[in-house]
Order: sequence, then C-alpha cells, then structure tokens
Amino acid sequence: MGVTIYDIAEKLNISAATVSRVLNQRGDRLISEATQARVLEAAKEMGYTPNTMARALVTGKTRNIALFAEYMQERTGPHFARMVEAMEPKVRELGYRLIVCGELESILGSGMVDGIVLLAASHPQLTPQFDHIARIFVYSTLTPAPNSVCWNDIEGTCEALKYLQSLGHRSIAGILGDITPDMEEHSPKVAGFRKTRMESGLDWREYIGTQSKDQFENGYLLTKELLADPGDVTALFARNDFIALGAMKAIEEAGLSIPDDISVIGYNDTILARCSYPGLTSIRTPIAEAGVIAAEQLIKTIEGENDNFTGIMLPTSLTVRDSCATPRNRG
Amino acid sequence: MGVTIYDIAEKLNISAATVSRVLNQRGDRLISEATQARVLEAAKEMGYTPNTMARALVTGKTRNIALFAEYMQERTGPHFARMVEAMEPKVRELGYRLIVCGELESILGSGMVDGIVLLAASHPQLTPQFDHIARIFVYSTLTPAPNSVCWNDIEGTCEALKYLQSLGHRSIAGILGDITPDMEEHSPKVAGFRKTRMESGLDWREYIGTQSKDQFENGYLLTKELLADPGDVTALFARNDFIALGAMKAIEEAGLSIPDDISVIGYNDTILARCSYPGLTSIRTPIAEAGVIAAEQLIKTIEGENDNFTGIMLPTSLTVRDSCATPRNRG
DNA sequence: CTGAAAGCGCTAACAG
DNA sequence: CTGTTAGCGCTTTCAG
Repeated sequence: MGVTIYDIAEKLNISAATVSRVLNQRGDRLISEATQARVLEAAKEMGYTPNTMARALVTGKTRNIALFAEYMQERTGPHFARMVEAMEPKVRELGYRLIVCGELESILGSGMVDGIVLLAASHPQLTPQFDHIARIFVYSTLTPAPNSVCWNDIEGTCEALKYLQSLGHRSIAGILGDITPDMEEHSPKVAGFRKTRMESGLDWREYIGTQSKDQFENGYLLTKELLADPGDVTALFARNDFIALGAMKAIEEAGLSIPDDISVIGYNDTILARCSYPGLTSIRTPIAEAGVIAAEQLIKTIEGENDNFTGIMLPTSLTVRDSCATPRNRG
Repeated sequence: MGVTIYDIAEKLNISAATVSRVLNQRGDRLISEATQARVLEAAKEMGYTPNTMARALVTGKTRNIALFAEYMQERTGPHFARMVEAMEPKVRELGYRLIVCGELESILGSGMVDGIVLLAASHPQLTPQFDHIARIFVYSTLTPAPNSVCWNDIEGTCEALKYLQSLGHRSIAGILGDITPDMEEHSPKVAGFRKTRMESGLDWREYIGTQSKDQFENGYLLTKELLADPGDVTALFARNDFIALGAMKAIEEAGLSIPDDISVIGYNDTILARCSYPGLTSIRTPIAEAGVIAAEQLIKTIEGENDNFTGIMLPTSLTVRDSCATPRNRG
C-alpha cells in the first residue's frame, strides 16, 4: 500500500539493502555521501514511512511500550492522567511510543510491545512463557519488589491524618467508600486510618460501604449518614478526591462551612482538588514521577543496559489548599 | 521468542498451513474434527498467541484503530475521557484494539493501524498517499462533511445563553478565556455568544485573554476582573467547565452566592461539573455517542461494508444542575 | 482434507 | 562502499 524501500531502491537503481542502511544510519557501515543524499531525498519526496510491522518482525523490537491499567475508570481518570502527561513526553524523547491498554492478553504474545509498565503489583497473565518481555510495576506498598516503582499509601494516609491532628483535630472520621469486606485488610487507606487511630487512642468512625456505584455520590451519601449524627467530628479523611468532593457537597448542603465547621482532606491531588471551592487539601502521590522512572528503567531493560533494577520508593506529599483549618467549636 | 505456529505444527507432525487454517477458522476449507481438536488443544497448552506483526504484514490488516487528538491536554482531559469510555468497549466488541495517539506521523505509513478517528475537522498530514487508510472526523461544525460525526457548538452556546435568558437574565457576561485574536472568528463559542448577544440587542461583555496558561486559573482571573466592575451582570457563560469552575471560585471569594447573586453555566458537562458545589449546569456535547458512531463507521469502511458515509449531526443538550437560577436584585 | 511454496517489508549477515 | 541472500511469523494460492 505505502511506499517501500524497494520502490525507492528501484527508482535510484540501487539495492534495497543500501536504502535500508542509510535510512537506519547504521554507523558500522559507510555509505557514500552521494547515495546517502539521493536516498534521503527520494525518501522524503516519495513520502516514505518505514513499516513498523515489517521492521519489528525482523528485529524483534517494536519501540512500543504499553501502559497497563486494569480498569477503565483508572485509565480515564484524573490520577492516571497525571501519569500519562509526565510519561508520554519522556517515552517519546527516548524514541518509543506509549500505548495505553486495559487488557494484557492480546498484547503479551502479539509482539506488539517491547515492554510493559503495569499499574499493579503483579498480574496473573504474566506467566513464565512471557518472561522475555520487560516489565516494571507501579503501585503502593511498604517495601518495593524488584522492577517496581512504588510509594506508600499507608504512610500517605497517616500523613493526612497527622496533618489534621497538628491542626488540632481530635475527632476525625474516615470516609473510606466502596471497599468490600474481603479487600478491607488490603486497603492501605484503611490500614493507615486504623493505625493512626490506634496511635491516637481515640474512637474515630469509619464510613465504608457502597451506597452508590459512583464514588462522588457514594462519598456524598456516606457523609450525609455521618452528618445525621455528627457527634464531635471536626474533620474528614476521604479515600480519594472524588469521595472528598462528595463529602464536601454533603457538608455544604447541611449548611455547614468548610473548613470552619468541618475540615476535609482528600487523596491523590487530582485536578478535582485544585478546581474545587474551597480548594481541597490532598495527599499527592508520586504517580507522575513513578511513571517517568518506570519508563526510563523499562527502556533501559529493553535495550539491555539494565543489570538489575531493584526497585525504588518515592515519597507522597501534602498539597495544602483551603479545606482544612483549626477546628472551632460549633455552636 | 514466543511460540509460533511452526512449534505447534512440529509437535503435531502437521504443516503450519493447517495450523494456521484451524486457528483462523477459515470456512472455505474443511479440516478434520480430529486435527482441529488437536491443534486447538496444543495451542492452548503451549500458550500460543498469534504474532500481530506477522499477521498484519501478510494480510495488510492489524485490527488496530487509532484515536487521534493533537494536544495532550485534550487526550488526558475529562471530556476526552467520556469519549474513550464509550468508544473502547464498542471497538473491542467489534474485534479491534483502540490506540490513543497524539501524533500522526509515525502512525500513518507505519502500517500500525487500519483506520483513524480524528478529533479534528481535517489534518495536514493526511496527504493523498495515505488515501487508502480509513478515517472519520469528529468535531464541531454547522454542516458535516463526508466521513464526519459532528455537533454544533454554536448552537450549544446559544442553547446555554437562551436558557439563562429564559431564567430571566438580561445581562450576561461571556468568560471565553484564552482565544487568540486570529482564532476568535473560528471559535464556535465566541460565535454563538455574539450571535445571541446580537439577537438580544443588549451589551454583553466578553472576557477573552490569557492571564494564566491554566484554564481554571484563567477563568478565575478573568472573572475577578469582571467582579471588580460587575455592572448589572447576573449570569456568566463559560467556554468550558474548567473556566466555569475558576469563575465560581472568583464569585465565591467575592462573597457572592451562586446562583442567587450570579448564575454560571459551563460547557462539555465533564465530571468537574458534576462534582462541583453547587453542581454546575453545563452543555453536554455528544462526544461519547460521536465516538461510538465514528468507530462503527470506521470499521465498516475498513471492512469494505461502507459505500458512502455522508456524515452525521448529533445534538448537544443541557444538563441542569444547581448553578443557574432566576436572578434577584443584588442589594 | 492437507502440504509445499511464495511472499508481505524489512534487516542482517556474508560476500564482494 | 554496495549487492545478494536468507528469514522474521504468518497467510494464501496452488497442488495434490
């Protein structure tokens, strides 16, 4: 369909190999300036684009890397967007293409990518037969495994809670959202919340449940439940920014003010946190930085320059906006 | 690297051609139930995945389609997310893979995709030599060209403004944001705003400019400018939801209430509109539906079932939330 | 019903 | 410095 190296070889009365050589700038072979120039010109003139498929078939390298996240919600959400925004320019700079995908099966054996960055700690489809394809995992954990770029959401959660405590809050509620009972012990947000609660020795309430499939709505409904019997709660920790905004809506609807009556802290520091009013104080995960490092390491591995990448831990941080303040006694 | 049809042919003492045939379910050839079963079992057992590259090289078809949007901001934003969320399942259902890309050059001649959905009205890189690759354009216009799925943002803007008028607003301001002078006449939002203003015979003010590269911040700053001298303005039309939220922040900071003192209407009906407080009334574009239709038509074209798709126009609609109300006199 | 052989577009030895 | 040849993994005539 398109123009091939044979088309340009024929036109110039030279061999396809020569054309291939100048187009690939192989430094091991010298080619006369003259033919070099002729080939380059003809290629441009004829609008030649190398067929990635054919090249990949022979070299075994596609210069594509995949970014995998299992759930669509993840892939189209603002947290993921932060990652893609940082990763894509880096990947391109290194001469690769980034393909976002939500399904490994058709990617793995297909030869379509040289490596994969997975937004996960592991994946069952990564069976031994695929050991040759490079991979880096990006996720939250306490201690990173090899080939991983990680941060710690337990610590991030503690950081959020300690910030609220430092502001003077004694009674904090956790709006933790749709966490199924069997996942509860694996949720770093739940773990961080319980750990800090234990340390505080206080009786902080948890709001866990799926009153709506939609996170924003769920945060809203759970917080309404809380506000029906607020006790002495002066601050809310939300598992993510969606839930936090739902909580804020419930609080405002109840005629209470943020942060004067109730402080709210979110998680992930997405664009939602920045665009809300009042601006949502939120824990920022290093997902963008993680993506960049993952891409760099992955490509190093692909290109054989990587002996052993043991994994790395990145810090979370606190983005202070206007949704948290010193508590004042409600009248 | 991976397991090939030769591996399985060898193991079964049959030819690769036969393996290929059963794996592709070619109906034109009959294959004994026996070998059929043996091949299928061996393939599963050995973990065979067809090499997309090799297949594409011979068939000329990859079963990949690209979704192209020029700017990263678009590709990672919530409006685009609505499109991907709707398109991807449809594309997968039709047996294709969706690749989001921000650059046509390396895609076009590379043989990597069978067709492209472009979030644009045209593209200079689509030169005649690429006429063989299928394409559908998705964009806003008055009358759609062939192979296009469109809606009309001028009408959408008028719809927003007429809604405000129907509520009783007489003095409306347009927070139009970062539109460069040379683009002004091409902006459907500007056109719709001016058209409705003309029809109203009133003196509505426009706020155009780039006080910040960030849309939210820009909306905020432009609205602060407005509020420094608000005149009798009772409602704001924002070019998109980001700008609308920035405007809302400025209004709230000024101690005014939404919608009691000032109504705000946004555009695109993104997740931001839904998660804001008060909920942002916004014009919903049919971008998700457009994406689905574009994918269906594109794939029909690729598969040669499409004689001529002349293009289609989809309606915008109004999503009413809580940011607009009847104006009341400010004291 | 099955096999042999050609070839998709390209790169990589191996010869000159 | 350049050409010839083989082959990546797969599908597809063309013969059996």
